[in-house]
Amino acid sequence: MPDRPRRIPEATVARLPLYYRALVEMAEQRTPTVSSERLAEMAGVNAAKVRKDFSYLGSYGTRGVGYDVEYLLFQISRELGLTQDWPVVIVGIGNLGAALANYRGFSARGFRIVALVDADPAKCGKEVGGLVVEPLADLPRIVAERDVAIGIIATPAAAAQEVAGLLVSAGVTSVLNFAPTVIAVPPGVSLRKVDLSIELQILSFYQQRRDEAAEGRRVAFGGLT
Amino acid sequence: MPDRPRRIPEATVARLPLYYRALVEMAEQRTPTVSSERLAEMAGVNAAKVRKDFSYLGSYGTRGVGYDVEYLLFQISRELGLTQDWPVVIVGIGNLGAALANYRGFSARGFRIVALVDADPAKCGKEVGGLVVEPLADLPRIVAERDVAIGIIATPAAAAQEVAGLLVSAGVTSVLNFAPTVIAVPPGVSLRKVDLSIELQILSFYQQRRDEAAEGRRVAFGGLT
DNA sequence: CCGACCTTGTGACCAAATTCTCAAACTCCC
DNA sequence: GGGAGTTTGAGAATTTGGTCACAAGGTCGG
Repeated sequence: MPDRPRRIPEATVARLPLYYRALVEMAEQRTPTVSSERLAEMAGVNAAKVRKDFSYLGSYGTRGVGYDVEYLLFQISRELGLTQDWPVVIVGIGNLGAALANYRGFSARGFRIVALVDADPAKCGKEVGGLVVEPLADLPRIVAERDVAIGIIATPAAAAQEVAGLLVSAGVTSVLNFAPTVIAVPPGVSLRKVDLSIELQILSFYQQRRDEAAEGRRVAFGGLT
Repeated sequence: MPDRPRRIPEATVARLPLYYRALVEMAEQRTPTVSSERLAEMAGVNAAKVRKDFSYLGSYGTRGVGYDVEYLLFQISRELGLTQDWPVVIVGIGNLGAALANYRGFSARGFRIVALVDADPAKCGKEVGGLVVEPLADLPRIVAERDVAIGIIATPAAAAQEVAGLLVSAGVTSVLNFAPTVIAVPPGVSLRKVDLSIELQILSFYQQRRDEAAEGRRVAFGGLT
């Protein structure tokens, strides 16, 4: 048993998947070793950060050489829990839920979508991405029988909190929320959120700042209107 | 002209959309004022953070009373650039791109999808979410004619960097990348990314930690297998 | 108009994350 | 085997973000 109780900073955890992706690519090209600099470039961060991040996992590199791609890939996979596969349920099969159900990137990383659930009886029974949509009432049974640990919420905002509650009482301990609302989960349950329009709003903020700055310069320098 | 060169921390900018959403909700209920505490609850943060965040924007509250919902909403909208509407182009009309094209949450915040673009000739001419898919070759013209400032990339990873380049040379200065790969844009262009499987991987990390901890306890206490 | 009560705004402190820096440790070539 | 060249690992310094605590400034009832 390795010495587990190392504490890995959240910011580092959030970058591990980037390194993972870069390493998978290197492994596919049969590159035996990689430097922190090269890896940094591929992951879009800087080299010092890469090395510091890896130092939290352990000393897996060799000075003067770099990191062994296969070995590091294994260590990161293990750390991220990607050596096993995780049964996932998606609740809310609208446009977004259906797109997620069809998304190939999940299964590639060991996330296996085992059930699609929707409250709308009209949607139940339909097939989406190779699975039949099941009624919300069956959620507890589905989670228990198929050993689901991760739930994805892709419902409208109004239903999200209720669904989160159902997921948690059914036994799900990790929740990914796509609904544009804040939801609460009890301690001991992980929650992450993805909000599409928030990302656009952040872009809008900086975009507007640039536009204003440009406007300011144009006026200041007395350019033509 | 307000005193603009206030520097607003990135972390604060990322939370403004949360406050915005909460305030819209309060405004709909005709609530005239709101305290930092109430707002904190709705946005899922703590009250001190709310007040500190608002203090970067200016002193818009009244001691002993709280914040005027309408006024604060206006200030935040203005700050986020939501008082104007932003023409958006989506490149890559697969499952995800189509879901985004149909997503109602964008238009509700002033993001108007004005074009859908795909490299696949088979997809061009088809209608998705009320728009006809146009060929990638027309991107420069589309961006110029429709004054597009924001581009969304929803292509496969392999095409993302090339599309980013096309968007930027066409004049787009804000890019939201859904493709599971790192892309580079020149300075002066904003880039944000949403990676669906990365979020799951982060959940997987913590999920696995919990499972291991539970396992450790079970073994340590000599529970039944 | 006064005193009890609320709630903001912010300075001071604390924690987390990032960057800098360089000794240590390795390879490779001669 | 020794010296030049690489590259890691990690302590120190810096920057950024978060929390605390409370004075300042407001309301409101009497």
